[in-house]
Amino acid sequence: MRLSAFFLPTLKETPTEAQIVSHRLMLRAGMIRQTSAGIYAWLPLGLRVLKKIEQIVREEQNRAGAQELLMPTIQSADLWRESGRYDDYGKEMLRITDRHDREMLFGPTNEEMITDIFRAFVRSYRQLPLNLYHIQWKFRDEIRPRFGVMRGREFLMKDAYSFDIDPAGARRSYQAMFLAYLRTFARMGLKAIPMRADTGPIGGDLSHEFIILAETGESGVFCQKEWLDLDVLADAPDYNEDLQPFFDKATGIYAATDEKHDAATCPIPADELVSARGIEVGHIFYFGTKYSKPMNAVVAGPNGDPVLVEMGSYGIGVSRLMGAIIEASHDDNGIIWPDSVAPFNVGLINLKPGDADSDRVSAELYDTLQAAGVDVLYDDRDERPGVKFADMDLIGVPWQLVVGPRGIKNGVVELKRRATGERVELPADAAIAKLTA
RNA sequence: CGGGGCGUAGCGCAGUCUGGUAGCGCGCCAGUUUUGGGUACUGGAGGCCCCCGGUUCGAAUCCGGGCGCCCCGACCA
Repeated sequence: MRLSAFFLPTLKETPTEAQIVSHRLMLRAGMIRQTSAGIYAWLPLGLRVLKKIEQIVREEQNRAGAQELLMPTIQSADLWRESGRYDDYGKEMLRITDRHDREMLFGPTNEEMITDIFRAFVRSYRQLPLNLYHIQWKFRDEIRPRFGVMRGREFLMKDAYSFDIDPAGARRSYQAMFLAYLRTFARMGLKAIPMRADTGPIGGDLSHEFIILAETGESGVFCQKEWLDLDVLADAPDYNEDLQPFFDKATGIYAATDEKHDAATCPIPADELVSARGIEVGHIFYFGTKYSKPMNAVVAGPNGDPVLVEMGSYGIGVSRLMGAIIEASHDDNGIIWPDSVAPFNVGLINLKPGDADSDRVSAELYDTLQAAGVDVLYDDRDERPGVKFADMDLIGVPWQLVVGPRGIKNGVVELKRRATGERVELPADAAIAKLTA
């Protein structure tokens, strides 16, 4: 992509409404535009990152055996009356009436709808286990939306729903998602700590929140110091192995949100405990027959008798993750994207457009890298070098490749790593080799 | 939902108290200059001063009502 043609409305000044760094940087980097309280339009740069995050989530869900489908954003109130949640959910649910005065709602979650789909088609325990997920926009009419996409009213969520014939199977499904979540967040360069959590309105008896430690986090959390530099995935099992030992080990290291934590009964001595703030990026639940029972989701068991299915649900805040990643990875100059979610792999800076050599070398690098499958943002604008460096730092592209007359004269270009600031001068061929390795 | 605050050019703001030509910085456009970390100069474009009503010769400014947004607290991916 040539920057001269890319819609990238960066801001020099920070809009006053943005209080936390991820919100400020997303606005300044031209990634989002607020359209109402807690509702955002995703501009091209922001959408690129959102898609990258979404794709990692998708790959790890698929790897864990879940299958993607897509349910609508608008649901019928009748389904929610079946589960009893239409009245329970309260004002957070956006209720809508259509032209025939039918009661509809913009879905805040999809347990009812997926259960309805399940019961319509699944008849036998032999079709289980089953895990279905989608990545879809949700709406929760938050009392006070804030922090940009971290607490929006409309947000993109991956929600998965597992169906099993018995509690043992359901626990295995839960453990598979538990592992998938750890893998997912690790791929984004995040350390997410699973913490015992309240089940809230979703209900159930087993639940973990996955929390990124960050000063601006909304949740108070406590965890054993061991978590801080632990690579929990170091000996992670395959999905076809018994997941119980891994699960036991990971959940054996103490971590709890302040709702669950009680200093009086905490088994960990105070000097081994870390008190911190965190951002919740995922939440998983095992809730048994909470929905299958009122909605009569049954299958034939091995002996032919109907059995209520055991269910769990598993959510990842996809749009929130973008804010969380920025909170975890930025500096005074802007965002530092992990390679896995970066909107572009390489920012190519032509220091002197109009200079024949600079234009030629830049164009060659651009074409070669693109042909090798590297996503390049080519800054060919007629701007001062300082503007280009500042913009490229701001939007956080992992590698900057700098081409200018001075370097060309010496047969070199400059390669800069955004994360470390480390710069090396090297021949163009060597730069290409390094970036396509 | 309680408390606080804001709405004036794309962004950041001044002007409102004390009514009288709508301003500043950045950005944008044109030109000149400059060229290795947000350059300088000259010229220019851009405004339902949130909306409706009232007071007044005259309202961004005063009064009434509404809408929107932000911040702080109790709830949530």
